Amino acid sequence: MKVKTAEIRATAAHQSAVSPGLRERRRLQTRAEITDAALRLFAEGGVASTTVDDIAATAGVSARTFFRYFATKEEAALPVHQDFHEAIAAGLPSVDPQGDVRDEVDRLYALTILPYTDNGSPAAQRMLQVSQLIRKEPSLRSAQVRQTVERTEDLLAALSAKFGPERADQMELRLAIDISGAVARAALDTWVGLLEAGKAADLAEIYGQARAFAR
Amino acid sequence: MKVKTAEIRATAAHQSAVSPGLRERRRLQTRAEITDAALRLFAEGGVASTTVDDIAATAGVSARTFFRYFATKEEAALPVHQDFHEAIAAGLPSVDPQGDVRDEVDRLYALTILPYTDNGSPAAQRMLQVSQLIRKEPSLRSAQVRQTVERTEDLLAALSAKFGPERADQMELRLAIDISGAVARAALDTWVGLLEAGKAADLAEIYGQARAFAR
DNA sequence: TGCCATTATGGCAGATACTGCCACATTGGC
DNA sequence: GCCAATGTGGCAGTATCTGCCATAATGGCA
Repeated sequence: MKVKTAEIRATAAHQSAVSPGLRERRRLQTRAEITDAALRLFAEGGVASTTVDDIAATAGVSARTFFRYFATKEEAALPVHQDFHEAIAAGLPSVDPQGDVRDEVDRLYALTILPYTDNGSPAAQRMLQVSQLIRKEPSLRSAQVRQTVERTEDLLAALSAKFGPERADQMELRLAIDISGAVARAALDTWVGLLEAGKAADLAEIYGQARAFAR
Repeated sequence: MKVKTAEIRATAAHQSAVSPGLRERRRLQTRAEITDAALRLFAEGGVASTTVDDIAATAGVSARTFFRYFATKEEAALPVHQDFHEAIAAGLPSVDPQGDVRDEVDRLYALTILPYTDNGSPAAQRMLQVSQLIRKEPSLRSAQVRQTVERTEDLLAALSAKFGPERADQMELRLAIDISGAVARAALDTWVGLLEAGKAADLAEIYGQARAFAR
């Protein structure tokens, strides 16, 4: 079994450009409430001993509804990373089809990370909170990587189309994506580690170091 | 829940250097039979519609016994990759603590891949078979990456100790490991893709290209 | 304003995944 | 040939995840 994603995507796709609408807004709110509940419970008692029923009850919905929003309990904690991947997709038009594959992918990721480098912003705060959890919970790290793997396929297809059939060496493209992803993850992880140790840490600077090292 | 690995590792650890012994041999054989069954059933009907009960029955063991060998049904198909990680660990002594971090990790992986570059060898055959499955089955790809993530922690610790506290920049070490892993995966994937398309393909050459690109 | 198609939710049944515990059999050293 | 260690099966129980149906809320349209 485990078809999952099919059921989930189906809903929010239609009226994206249109005004949010009450329904969509409530949906987003419910989703956010589930995530809040999941993050809180995970932080309190750990992922393993938190059940989907717990999360659903805390968020005020049924377990059945929970699974209409997230395929697994781990995913419920990771919408920030999902947002990140969506931001990457949104940045696709800025990719130069004539440019160097590796450079363009690298630039795409660097641009997308920008909003998270402002330590005070809500996005950065959320990312920090989730990344802290991920550091302590191997199951969350796995879930995050799993999500990344799935999104990579889409991104690969999109970029492949963008660069055109003859320029699109599948291996190089996949490698460029994987490396940029690894760089982002390593920088994030290091950033969180330093902050947890009470040291000052600038994500932009750390990310720059990671990028340089991967060259 | 999901402690898993604890129960599994516990057994085979003791008399590793000693003569195999009947028990150990039978254990390995049972393990191999489960893997054979899993690979066959996955290839025939896909991962999703194959249950653990199916695999266990085909292998001639109970479901309870299956879980004493593998934590999930996906893992049952991936012992080749587990072997690969063990080979990496076995190659650790050849790492030069004075050398460049990135170069040493790169060399370690390159050395470990060597046995798989002989298209005719059993190891290469097995790797090919499994990699074909992984290409078609996202769940297996996820499981493989998940395995990699878990092993990365051990490898990181070992290499960190090797290079010493002051030279061991955690971020650079993690990045070097992730990149080498990504290179290996991309090369393998490309290799299988070419072979499936009926074209001749030399893993050693492809791997060389991937390594060069990642530089 | 009121009607209706769409959509969100809950509940329930059921399949599957996974673990703890106990009983039994086999092995291999002494 | 005895005994401790080890491997296996079965069973109960919990947790995950999906399909299906009933019901309620929404929002466009007459």
